[in-house]
Amino acid sequence: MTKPASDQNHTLTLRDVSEASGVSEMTVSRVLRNRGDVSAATRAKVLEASRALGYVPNKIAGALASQRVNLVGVVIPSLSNMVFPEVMTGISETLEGTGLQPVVGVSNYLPDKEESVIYEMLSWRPSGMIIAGLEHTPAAHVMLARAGIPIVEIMDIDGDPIDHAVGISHRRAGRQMAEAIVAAGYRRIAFLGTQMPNDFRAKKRLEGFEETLGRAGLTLVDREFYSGGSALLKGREMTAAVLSRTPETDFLYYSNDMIGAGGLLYCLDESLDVPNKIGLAGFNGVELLDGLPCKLATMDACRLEIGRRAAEIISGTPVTTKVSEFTPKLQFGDTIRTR
Amino acid sequence: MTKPASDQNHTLTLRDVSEASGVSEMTVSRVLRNRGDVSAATRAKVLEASRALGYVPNKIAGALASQRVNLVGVVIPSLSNMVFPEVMTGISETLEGTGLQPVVGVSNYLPDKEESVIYEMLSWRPSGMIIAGLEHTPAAHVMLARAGIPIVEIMDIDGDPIDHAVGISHRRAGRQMAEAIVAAGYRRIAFLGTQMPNDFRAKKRLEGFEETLGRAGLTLVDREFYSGGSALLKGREMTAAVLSRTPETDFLYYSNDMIGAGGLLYCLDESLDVPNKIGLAGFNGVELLDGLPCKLATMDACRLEIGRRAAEIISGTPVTTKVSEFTPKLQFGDTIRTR
DNA sequence: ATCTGTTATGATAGCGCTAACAGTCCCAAT
DNA sequence: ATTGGGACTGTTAGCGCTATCATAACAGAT
Repeated sequence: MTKPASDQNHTLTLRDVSEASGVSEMTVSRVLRNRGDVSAATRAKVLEASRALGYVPNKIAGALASQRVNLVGVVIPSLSNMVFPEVMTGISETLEGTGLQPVVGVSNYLPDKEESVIYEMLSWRPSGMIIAGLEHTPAAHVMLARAGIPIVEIMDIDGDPIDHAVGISHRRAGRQMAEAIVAAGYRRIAFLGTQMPNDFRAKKRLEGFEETLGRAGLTLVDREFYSGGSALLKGREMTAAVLSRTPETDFLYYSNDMIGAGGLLYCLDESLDVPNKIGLAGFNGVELLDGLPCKLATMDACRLEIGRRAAEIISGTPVTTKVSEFTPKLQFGDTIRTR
Repeated sequence: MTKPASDQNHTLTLRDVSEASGVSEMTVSRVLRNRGDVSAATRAKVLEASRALGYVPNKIAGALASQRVNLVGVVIPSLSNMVFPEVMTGISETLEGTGLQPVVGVSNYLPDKEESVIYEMLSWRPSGMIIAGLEHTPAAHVMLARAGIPIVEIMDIDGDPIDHAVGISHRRAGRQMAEAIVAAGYRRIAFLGTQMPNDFRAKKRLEGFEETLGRAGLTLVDREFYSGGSALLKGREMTAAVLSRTPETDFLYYSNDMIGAGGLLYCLDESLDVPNKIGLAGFNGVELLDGLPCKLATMDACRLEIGRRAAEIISGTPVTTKVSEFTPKLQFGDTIRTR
């Protein structure tokens, strides 16, 4: 009723196109994939028929027959902070033109969820997998190791990669930030971060941070965690909490830029003397925040580069080392005093 | 000769599990899918063998045989603004437990890219498609209409849906905001937005906005567009530009909250009298910004609800109408004067 | 005229799974 | 004893493609 004569409501197959154009299915297949020799006349005939019918090839059948799937699984913990979209941009950018297509799965920082996402993805037999982090359930680890495809674990390099790792050393990043803070003369340092037992990278940064503090004979004077809600707002609240509980604090180290920005706005509202009486630093280098009245000290996590490199490895660029380390740059901004 | 007992590097199939557990492939398949009657003893045997081998089913073959694919294609223009991740959250949330799995594709606001993403997705024969917007290339339109699966176009309802539409009326949203602004007594209104010829929703909002202005005998006193870069920063710059070019401006209407927030920060820096001498409004209701010193007037785009409803439709919740409209709530915040 | 070699097309046999049906076994009900 | 039916397991035949080999047609080289 909706459609004119020729089309049944059945979904089209190669056979339909082959009948419509008077050649074998094989030839149609060759035309549509641009593979093998087909005369110009035949090619034109087939393309026209295919277009006229509105044929969409069935990749499921194609993949099964050819044992080739042009998909790359990408497993990340979240889409709602600013960091992973940028990694995705790097991946997409690089995959563009290789014929490979990224497919995103989100684990919400839950190892079991990650395992099931990985399982689900592997069951589609992708050509490669890109996964955030080096920590996975044992089952996930085994599946990945057995999959027989390139695996790239991204963001972090502090640990043993299954196949390849591309990222930065978060422990080192934490140490480096601590060194800068201590060198700037701050002594009563507090940490404010997410309450996420499974954010291993934030944890490693804090470890590195405390390690360096320890070597300088310092310990954190306070710490505060949150979960959920608007990061900017939480940053304000946490900062208020820390400063009222531990008024002598002279530096606030945040586990990410969003809460750091919230804290910064709070400090400015309260007319605190930033960065002289109190300093702040975050992590990530989110460009998003560039318009703030005052620039938060942070460390770039090399997200774009990580995405690019991971995609390169998946798409077959030869690599000599299992681990590709990027070096985050510390940006002092306006919230660490320089003396 | 070909394979010793267990470990070649070949990828496992049902046959391997079937041999390892001494039952037919069919029985293994039944166990792994939890379908049909299998004795507890057999089930245990099979599960153990499967686990021991590290078997991951091949969904490609499964899908081809069963003509069922548990995938839902989701096509959105971008991941890097705050709006689509929230829609995704609504979708994932609702799909959870239905056995359906979202697969995301990004079109970058490019119609041709959108078409190719749609084509790519349809070739995997998903159970449904969710697509942002009502505007597509003719080819994409035909493919979707022919696909024989539920199609839900989201975000916008000002137009003709292929199958279902779930969203808000952006034209109406624009009108409503204009009414509020005019009612508050602002008269010299400027628009600041993205330079995106293909952001049809932003365009519709502006149309509705100008329409209402027109009815009140007003026209925009200035307009400014941008593309790329940090939205917050751009908001500042554009606002500075407008206010220096058209100093009599008494209201700034932004096409999104991020640039609006940038503008707001600029006004506060300049100690302008917000909302009395100058008012501001954005669009989207991004929770992200909750921590700002002053609350920007905005309109919630019902992102979460849209995602949920779209997923419900895909997963088979009966619907009576082709179009599900949500009503965005205008939040006055602190940047529109109430008199 | 015969033998290559090249280009264009078709026929056949699966890829790894599941739908649909066909048993088989066992026990309760006749 | 016979029957019927439920519980369980196996057999067969594809799903819609593509790899591979076979075939056909014909150019030029021998």
